[in-house]
Amino acid sequence: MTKVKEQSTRNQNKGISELSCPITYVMNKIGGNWKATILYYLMSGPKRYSELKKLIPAITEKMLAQHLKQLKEDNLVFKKEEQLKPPITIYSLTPAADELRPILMAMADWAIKDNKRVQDLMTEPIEK
Amino acid sequence: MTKVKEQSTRNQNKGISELSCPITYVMNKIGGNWKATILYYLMSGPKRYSELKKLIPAITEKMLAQHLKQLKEDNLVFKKEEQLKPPITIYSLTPAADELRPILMAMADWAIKDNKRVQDLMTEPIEK
DNA sequence: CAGAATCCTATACGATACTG
DNA sequence: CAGTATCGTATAGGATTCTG
Repeated sequence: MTKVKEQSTRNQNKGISELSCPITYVMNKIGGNWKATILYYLMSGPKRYSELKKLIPAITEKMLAQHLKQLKEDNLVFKKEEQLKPPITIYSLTPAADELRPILMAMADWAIKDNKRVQDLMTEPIEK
Repeated sequence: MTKVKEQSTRNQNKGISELSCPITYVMNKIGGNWKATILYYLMSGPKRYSELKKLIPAITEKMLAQHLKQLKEDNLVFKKEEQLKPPITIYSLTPAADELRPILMAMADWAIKDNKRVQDLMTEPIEK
């Protein structure tokens, strides 16, 4: 659960840019390799920890737990725990995250389109 | 201009997720602290290298140059060089990046809204 | 099941100096 | 002006083990 040196130049820059640039603000919240992905999968409905793990096989336990915690702190996911044996934990989107829904959808659409565009470029006939 | 070890688990995971998850695909293209920001500033029109540097004071030369290069390789920016003394370089958005415009705008809007929401939470009266 | 703790590596990023 | 090169540090992320 690595700690962060708040005084590092890197973090200072993050802070400064976040104040002056809304895009940076968003990136600080859903950037990284996993946070947006987690939210994306939660968009189809609340999920258990283990379900998320199954949906995103490439993620490690550490990253999943860590990012879920951060998303919770940023008011983007709710966490509901049933203290059973074995325990059950359900994660779901907050209203704030729900407003990201059209954005993430649009990003997904763009990805499909862009990927097709790249494929087309790569399979272009060599000869004129 | 640090090289990347293509075989690292981290990179493998990036690749795997990119294939199965459109969001990861987008994040690999505009993620990180600076790429989306650069695109955002280019949305208001073509800019010179030095103009971008001025618009994003917190970015270092290295990051700006490096990310511009990657954005170019990803077909998100055009680079037009005038071989003068001193040289002039103009960066502008490609059609692919232009399709990201509504998405980045929506992200910016969300940022403003979310930031306000967070501020409100923090200034909530302590007493019931 | 849902995670926390520990340890480790790769990479992202910053600072600075240099160049056509 | 528009970069590149080199070096150093901090963080992101992975592997593994442990626990209520």
